[in-house]
Amino acid sequence: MKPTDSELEILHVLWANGPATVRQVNDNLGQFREIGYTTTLKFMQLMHEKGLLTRDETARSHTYTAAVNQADTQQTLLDRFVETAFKGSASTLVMQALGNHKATPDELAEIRELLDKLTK
Amino acid sequence: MKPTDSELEILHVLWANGPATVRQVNDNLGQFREIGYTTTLKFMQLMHEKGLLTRDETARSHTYTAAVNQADTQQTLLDRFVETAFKGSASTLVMQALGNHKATPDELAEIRELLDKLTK
DNA sequence: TTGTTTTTACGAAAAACTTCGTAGTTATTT
DNA sequence: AAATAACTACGAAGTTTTTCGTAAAAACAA
Repeated sequence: MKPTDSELEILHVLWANGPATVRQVNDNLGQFREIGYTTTLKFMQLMHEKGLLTRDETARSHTYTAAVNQADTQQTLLDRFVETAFKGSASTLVMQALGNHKATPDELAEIRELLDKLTK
Repeated sequence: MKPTDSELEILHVLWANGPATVRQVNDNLGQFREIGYTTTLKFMQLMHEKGLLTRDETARSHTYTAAVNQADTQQTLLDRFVETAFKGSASTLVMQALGNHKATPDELAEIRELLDKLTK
């Protein structure tokens, strides 16, 4: 279960908005970048074959649903990324992420809370 | 400046050990996985062309050096990754990373320190 | 009912990435 | 000196990922 970048784009749309047709997903993606309808269609068909999406074919325009959980998927990707980009050092990654991506005070507080839990 | 996974493998060797020949890098990689000498050679030649590595050709066996900084490169990769996998939410990534990759108490303390600095 | 739009399925080209074989050259060993 | 080993350069094949065009079927509009 290692979705490619394009597959992730689509998963994000479905995770955020729930089940959708190819048309809906394509319209959504189209807001951010140039992408042909059949390109989106093909991706979603492939993702269906791979088991990344399920689909309801009762209507002529099929409705697709994410078949993989967002948190789990992100965790898998993160594991791989920590390995390839940070040689397994998660704490280095965390510090880089904290250092250069501004988080809101709320988020920082939440992270601190988690940190407390881990430390105790 | 977007090294591929294979290129990253090589950069990690050079970052960790300093300048090296193809033979040295290949021996290093060979410890972890099956990889032909000319495969490593080709990668390093391509990376040289791309400007990822510099090389000293005075000796017959060329010595290659990483031409890109480790922290900068990781930051770039991280930015891209936060975008594609976490839709820009660095704090979600940080929490997932903290949650599932055990960090040592020392590392957690270091992270807390950084957090303090960011919060003040 | 005839033409237009919408949608799926299929195939395949294009691009990016990985991997290695071969040829030629230079060094080393016997 | 001849054989062997080490290296570079080059080309190309194999994979994976991205992107569409076209055809056929179904729905809709005139």
